[in-house]
This record gives sequence, C-alpha cells and structure tokens, in this order.
Amino acid sequence: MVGGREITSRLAPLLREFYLRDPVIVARELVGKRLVRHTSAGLCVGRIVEVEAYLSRRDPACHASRGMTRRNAAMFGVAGHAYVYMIHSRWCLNAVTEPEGVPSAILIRAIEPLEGLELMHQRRRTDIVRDLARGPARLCEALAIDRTYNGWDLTDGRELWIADDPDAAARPLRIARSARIGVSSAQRRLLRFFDSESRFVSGARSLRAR
DNA sequence: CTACCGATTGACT
DNA sequence: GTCAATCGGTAGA
Repeated sequence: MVGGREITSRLAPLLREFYLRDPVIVARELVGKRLVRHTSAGLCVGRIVEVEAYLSRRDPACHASRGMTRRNAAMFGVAGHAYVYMIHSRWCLNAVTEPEGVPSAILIRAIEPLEGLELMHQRRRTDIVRDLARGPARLCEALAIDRTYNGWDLTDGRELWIADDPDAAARPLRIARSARIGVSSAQRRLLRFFDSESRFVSGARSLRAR
C-alpha cells in the first residue's frame, strides 16, 4: 500500500503494553486517541470520543460473563487485538485488554472524523458529518470494519490500528463518565467514558451533558 | 432443529 | 420522545 511507512510513522500504533493494564484505565485513556483505517481505497482517521469497558466474568453485561463461545473467543485472546461482533445485523469494534484468558474489552462507540471523510460518506451513504461515525455500528460501517477484523492485531500498523493523540499535551481533555448505553444489567457501573465537549458522542442529550 | 433475543440504528409521532 | 426491522448467536428440545 502506497505511503504505508509514512502513515505508521505519523500515526504510530499504540504498543501492546498500553492494552495490558486495568481495562478501566485503558478505556479512559483511549478517549482522544486516533482510530486509523488504511485500505486500498484510502486512509481514514478519527478521534475516539466515546468508549465503554466490559469487565470479564464479573460483569453481567460482558459477552464473556458466561464463558467462552465461538463468538466471544477473541476476548479471551491477546491484549491489543480486536473483538468484532454483530448486533442487530451490524458490526461493532472492541479492543481486547488484560492478559490472555481474562476476557475484558473496550467498545469503541464513537469517533470524530478527521481524515478520509469523503470515503466515510461513500460507505455510510449520508452527507451529515455528525452521523458518519457517531455510534459503534456506524463507525464500523464508515471504516469498513466487519468480521474479517475479529482477532486482528491492532498493534502492528496494518489496515486497522489505534495511534496516539498528537494533541494530548497541548489540550487537556474533559472526560465524563456514565452508565453504559443499551445494556439493561449493571446500570450502577459507570463504565462509559466520553469527551464531554465533543458533539460526535452518541446517546441521548442527557448522556452528553457536561 | 426451533425459539428467543440483543453492547443498534433510522424512521417516525 | 417511541418503535420495529433484522439476523447471527445461543440455549434448549
């Protein structure tokens, strides 16, 4: 792919060690990072503005809370790999955290489109920038992420990865917490993290307040 | 094999 | 705000 080295130099993938930590810390620190998608069609980059943590067997909302199945096997695998699953006929992307055998992951719920907006428009078939990647399944459609990427290594800078936030030092982030969206169980746990100043966050207005 | 259901979205009142 | 389309995964007969 043309320009591959230049892109991974400018948008260097986060290291495996980043993901090998407490998932709540990983979730919080993923807000502001860059989600990068590089295909033959072009480069797309978005700023992660909203995530949710799913905490292994002790979390009833986690897909792996009742053990390993064919669908959730990637969550039990190596940290820094993707867990991609389907819900209501749409794909959603997670980053796996913690050591092998501990099935925790971070759901990427929304990105602010930064580069490759034209390509995202084509894939999403909408002209509204705010709707391109606001929601976990919308961002997968905008970035052409499907079952192919279940188990994908997000640390080697090929096709799909997460890179550092170049603005991190310049601008402090306002990160808010709430209950997770769309899950009925464990509503007391505040495991959703989002940039409270971003207009690219999903959910009801009350869940976006500063 | 069948039945049920969901970490969603888009259309609509 | 409400609601249902839609289909793969899962559990159970």
